[in-house]
Amino acid sequence: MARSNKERTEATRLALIEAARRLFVEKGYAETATPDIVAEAGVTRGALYHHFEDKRALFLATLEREAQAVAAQIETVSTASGTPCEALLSGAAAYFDAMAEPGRTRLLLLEAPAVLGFEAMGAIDRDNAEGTLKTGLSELLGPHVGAEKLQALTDLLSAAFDRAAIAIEAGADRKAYEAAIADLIDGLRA
Amino acid sequence: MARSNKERTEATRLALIEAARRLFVEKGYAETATPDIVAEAGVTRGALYHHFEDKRALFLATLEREAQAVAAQIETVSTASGTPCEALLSGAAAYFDAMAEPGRTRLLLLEAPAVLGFEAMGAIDRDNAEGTLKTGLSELLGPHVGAEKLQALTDLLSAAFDRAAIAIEAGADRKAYEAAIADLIDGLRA
DNA sequence: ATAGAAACGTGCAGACTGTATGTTTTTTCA
DNA sequence: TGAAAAAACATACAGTCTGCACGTTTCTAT
Repeated sequence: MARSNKERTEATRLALIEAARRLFVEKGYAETATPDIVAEAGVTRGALYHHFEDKRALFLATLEREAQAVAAQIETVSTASGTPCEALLSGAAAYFDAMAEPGRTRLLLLEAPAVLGFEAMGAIDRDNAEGTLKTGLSELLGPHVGAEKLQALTDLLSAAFDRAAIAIEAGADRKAYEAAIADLIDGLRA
Repeated sequence: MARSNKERTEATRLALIEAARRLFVEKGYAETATPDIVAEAGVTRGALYHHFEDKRALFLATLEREAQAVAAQIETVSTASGTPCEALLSGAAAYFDAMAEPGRTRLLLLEAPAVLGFEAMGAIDRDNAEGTLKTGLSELLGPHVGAEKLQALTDLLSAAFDRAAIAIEAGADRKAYEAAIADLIDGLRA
């Protein structure tokens, strides 16, 4: 059928990543075996180990794809208008919308830290949502907050967002968690 | 040497749990093999699988031990005097002290969620620190907050505590994170 | 058209998990 | 006290997985 090498590579990598995502979401990273992944993707283990250094590298690729999807989904809604407080709350809502995609909390918040470690997760956070959260907080707090405290508050609020996404995924009332987030943010603007 | 069965069991279980803790902290759950654990403990795999159903059960036992140690260490300092705000802050400080024990953040906050899942972690949290945090928050906020919002705020602050412990472990300035926590809590008492 | 590179396939070595089965030590009870 | 039963522990094995080495096919460049 004469596909170019670039097309072949792209198709194979995509099939592997999508198959891996399904299985990682369903069974977790540790319980997912590479024979299962390649069967689901319709390729062989040889192809997997040609395109990825090891199973962890395939997981990292699926994670990056997932994180990019979250960032893209958030940016489409992020008009960032209104008061700093409103901007932060609408950003939180956009984050919860994005994290409602099935499997996302498990991949990004449960499996990824254990597989990739704290540092790699911190790097992923910094590349994605943490920047906008930090600037939003900076506008809320004004210019007279130290960089160190701003970083700490950003980190803590980011953790709160993540935990809220987990709770919502687990069936908790989203409104209650959004209200709690609102209370936290509102309290900071003193 | 004539040890009773109870003594034998206790000694073997303890040796396994302590050896497992060392290796889980050093290499993580997935990268730690049962042959390594039993070698470190000075027993055989037969003993391990006699006392624990599988590797996961051994990890769960080490986790419970670790969580109990944290709870015990916190309770020794928890005089819980002063204003609700002060009580919460001293509780946070006690938590950070307890989490300063080497390996604790990795075991409780990195490995455990992936190995045991969100539900099991929520149960462990509820059995340990979440109760005192919830009552402390309840006193801070007064009696006219709904149970659902109180639960959400507790959950979010608990996540913030955890993230702060991780940041401190990674080398961040503890004072900055304690100040950020103080800001969050202080903002809630409006 | 052909050489070389890239993509892909197959088989293998080493390691690990969990279990089944055997052995030793302790406990029970007659 | 002396077996019998139970508990603790040891060993051997089957099944599976990972990563790599080495083939084979497909594409690319000249």
